[in-house]
Amino acid sequence: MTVRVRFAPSPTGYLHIGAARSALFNWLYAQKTGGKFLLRIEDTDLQRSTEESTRSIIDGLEWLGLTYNEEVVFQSANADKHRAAAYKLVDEGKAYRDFTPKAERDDATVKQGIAERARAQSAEGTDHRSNPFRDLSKEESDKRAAAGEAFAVRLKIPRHGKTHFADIVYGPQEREYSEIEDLVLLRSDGHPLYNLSVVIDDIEMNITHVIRGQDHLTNTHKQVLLYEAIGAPVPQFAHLPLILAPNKGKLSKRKHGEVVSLTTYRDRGFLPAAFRNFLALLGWAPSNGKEMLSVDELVQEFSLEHIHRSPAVFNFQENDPRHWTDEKALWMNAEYIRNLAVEELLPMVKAELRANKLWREEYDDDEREWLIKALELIRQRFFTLKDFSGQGRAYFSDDFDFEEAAVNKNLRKEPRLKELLPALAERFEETSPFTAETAEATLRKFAEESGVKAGLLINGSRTMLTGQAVGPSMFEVFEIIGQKRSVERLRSGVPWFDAMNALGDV
RNA sequence: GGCGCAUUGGUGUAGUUGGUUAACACGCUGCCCUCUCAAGGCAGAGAUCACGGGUUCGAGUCCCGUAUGCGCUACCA
Repeated sequence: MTVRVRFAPSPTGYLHIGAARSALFNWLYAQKTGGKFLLRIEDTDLQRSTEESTRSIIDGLEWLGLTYNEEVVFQSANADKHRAAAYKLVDEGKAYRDFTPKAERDDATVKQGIAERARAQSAEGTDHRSNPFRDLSKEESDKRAAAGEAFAVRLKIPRHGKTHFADIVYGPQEREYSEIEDLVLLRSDGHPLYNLSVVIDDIEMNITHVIRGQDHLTNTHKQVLLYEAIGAPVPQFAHLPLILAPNKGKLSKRKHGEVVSLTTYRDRGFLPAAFRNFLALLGWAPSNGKEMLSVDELVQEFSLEHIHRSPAVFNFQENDPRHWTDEKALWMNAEYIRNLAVEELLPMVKAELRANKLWREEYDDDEREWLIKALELIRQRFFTLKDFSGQGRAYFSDDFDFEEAAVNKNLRKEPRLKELLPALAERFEETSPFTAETAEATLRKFAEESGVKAGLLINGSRTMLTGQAVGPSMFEVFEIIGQKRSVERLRSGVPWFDAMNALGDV
């Protein structure tokens, strides 16, 4: 039997990185086993589901390269089937109509309400399955329904016994029936509820393996009971450890903001391959211990058995722009930027430069060779794609900013540079050919003649040419920026004025 | 409240049948390289394997208990 897995998010917000990890694991398993990976949007909660959210999920999967093999299934479209299944269970006596009027619940205090109700019940010694309508005769039930009385449909959980299933990750699981309430399948307004919908859809889609977050582990027993009531084969389950915030609490949008959204990583310059690699290592590790893994290696090494059970902490520091997300994720992205074949990096850099109006059509033909050399040079110390348009701006445009600290450190500290650098420009103008080697020779000779250290001119030049205090080997930079632009920038007075003004020192 | 799951350095993980000084990666510190910053190389700090019992010649690995965290317990998903 071929493996069929699904990713089934509810479109009630952007794509959460925990959900993205679930999608990844499902996808990896499908690739590994030669099975199918399907996408089902669980939009039964019409109040909270949005089209924008569905868009974000689809975009996110596409960005990560997790292509699904069949048409997207929208759960809301199957509501009739869900209802039919519930009514069938009523007919068969496996479910019953509950005519108890619906109790209004306040979303904000449900958890508390649940605990209170449980406490009260245990104090009174009442079984939470003691529903007065559970054993209503069929005739009576039919009569009241026919009379138009509203009812919810609940699954009848047997009085004695327990459910079992073997979770691939968490091992054998069992739960006493007495721990499970007769769950509502259909609301009194006829709206099918989560547990019913998932099971019916999974049956319909012939899902063989349900791979999802650990938060569903306990509820799985209810679903197993439903499969059994319906008489459908129970799929295999593999629950994934949760991803927690640094304080070991739940990772949520409300508390942690955009750091938990997958699209944030796309928008802040992550390479899909890097983020995918990082995500794969949350709750799973290949047996050989290797961490930098291509998609092919990921697929080859992946196994549900190696997923572990303890939750993973996603480490980031709020309010610290330098550590806005997990440092290892950042490091991994830098590794990819450094080591990817330039041809693969190029399209992503192109998009980034384009978005910042730094792209020139010549980069696609005449200047392609130059561009590749420039990228090779600057990518060595970049962390995200954003750096190509940020720190790297001076390589692509004459309109770049000077960092005040750099100007202070490399220019302003030594007033003679104001004359020395334009003089160096004179020498560069006469240097032919103009390469890293000849630029170095020229600069060193000039330094000697002027009686200053080469480092002074080098660092000064770096700031004049790039606006920064740090960067690649300066002679390489001269060659990449080119003779004409190097000379112009060395002669420019812009940074001097800016720094003076900024310091109020005029 | 009940039930369930988890617990190896700051973080991610290895340690799958109990057996030398608990391994790797990120991060951190120092040194080398050097025109700066990275990268790279070298060295180093950091874990009495949550705690307490037990089984055993021997336990991170098995058993029991405790604590903590998380999840579920809804006519939410």
